[in-house]
Amino acid sequence: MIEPVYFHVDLDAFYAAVETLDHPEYADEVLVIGGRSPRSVVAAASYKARSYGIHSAMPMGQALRLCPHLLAVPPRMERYSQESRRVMAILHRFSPSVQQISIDEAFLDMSGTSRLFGLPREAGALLKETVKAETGLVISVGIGSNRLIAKMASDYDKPDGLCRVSPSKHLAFIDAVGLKKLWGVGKVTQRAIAEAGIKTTADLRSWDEERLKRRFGNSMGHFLYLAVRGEDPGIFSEEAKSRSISTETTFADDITSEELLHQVLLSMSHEVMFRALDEKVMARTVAIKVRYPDFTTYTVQTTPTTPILSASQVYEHAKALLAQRWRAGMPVRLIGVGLHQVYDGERPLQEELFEDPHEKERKLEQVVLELQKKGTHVFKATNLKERQ
DNA sequence: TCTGGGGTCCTAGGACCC
DNA sequence: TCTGGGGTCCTAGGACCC
Repeated sequence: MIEPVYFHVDLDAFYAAVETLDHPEYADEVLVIGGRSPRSVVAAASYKARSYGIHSAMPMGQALRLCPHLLAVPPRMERYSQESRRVMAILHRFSPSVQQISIDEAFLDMSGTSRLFGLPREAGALLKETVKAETGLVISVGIGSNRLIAKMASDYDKPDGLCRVSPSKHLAFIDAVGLKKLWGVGKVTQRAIAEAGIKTTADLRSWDEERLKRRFGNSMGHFLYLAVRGEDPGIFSEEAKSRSISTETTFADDITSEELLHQVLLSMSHEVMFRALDEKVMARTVAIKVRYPDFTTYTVQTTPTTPILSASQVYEHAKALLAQRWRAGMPVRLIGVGLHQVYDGERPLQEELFEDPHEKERKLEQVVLELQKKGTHVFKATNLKERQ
């Protein structure tokens, strides 16, 4: 029987690394990726920035207080995707089974590859060298007999890490990682665990599964039971399911005008619908998100009986949903539009008896999309992001 | 410290059906 | 008429991750 071997590959400070690749002069700067507006946050922090205590998701204002001379560069997602694809292509040369889980992370099933690449640790070193030589980017590699261990191993030794955890060391490794850094256990669960009198991973392990389920719920209880034993609860192994496509914007200044809100919804409806067309998928549910200045946030959704075929249809639903949660004069901090229950295919699940008028719009939008892809200038719904 | 944007998964209640 | 149980779908909110 072949022993299972998984790699988790993580690009170190990825956005910052790509920016430094393109701008070598940034190497000496305290570089963060993110906007400079008072409401923006750090999307990614270089290691130099991290030494000041700056981390991603931190408000930019706070980051600037920690390091007044930091360099904030707006993100260029297109560029990062490009580099990401190059790295992923390299990973595919090392394993027939590559599972990309974000722009800068992937799992490789390396089981039974020792004749090609050597022992896991040697293969990991070779992979690191190859990526570095061909792209200039540095990766951390975690190696384990399941995805959970591999994932936590790459995090354990970072940056430029190479960490293998052998099956006999699972428990010791989990104990070394500790409760605070257990994957899938965030602030809220952290607190709940502390309130249960559990202080260490060893404490947690002393609870049987039933007790964990009663205390933390079925799903979380099951998760904790396996994770603390170094067993993979299976959260990384699912294949594509029902998906969603969404976009949202926090305004630099709160918006009160209905006309402006509608224009933004229109623009966003086009954006999500075009992404759906581009990916050749369709959605059954339209949702909007509204956040008020006090940060209270509402989501409203609708699943119409007729299929959602065009951006103008998304917009009509979005407008109606907004009316459920917004009254004239209320200032809005953030607004968003999402498509949910997304499924593959370019035609509705049930064929309509008669041609849907929206079918025509959809075809028109498809043509517009093609033109845009070719770089032709066409009308695009007003983009009001960050502006009033 | 006044808190982005894009996702996935889980929970809980209600509607509706058998 | 004071009342079961299971299954599925929808909605809203929230935890968590990068």
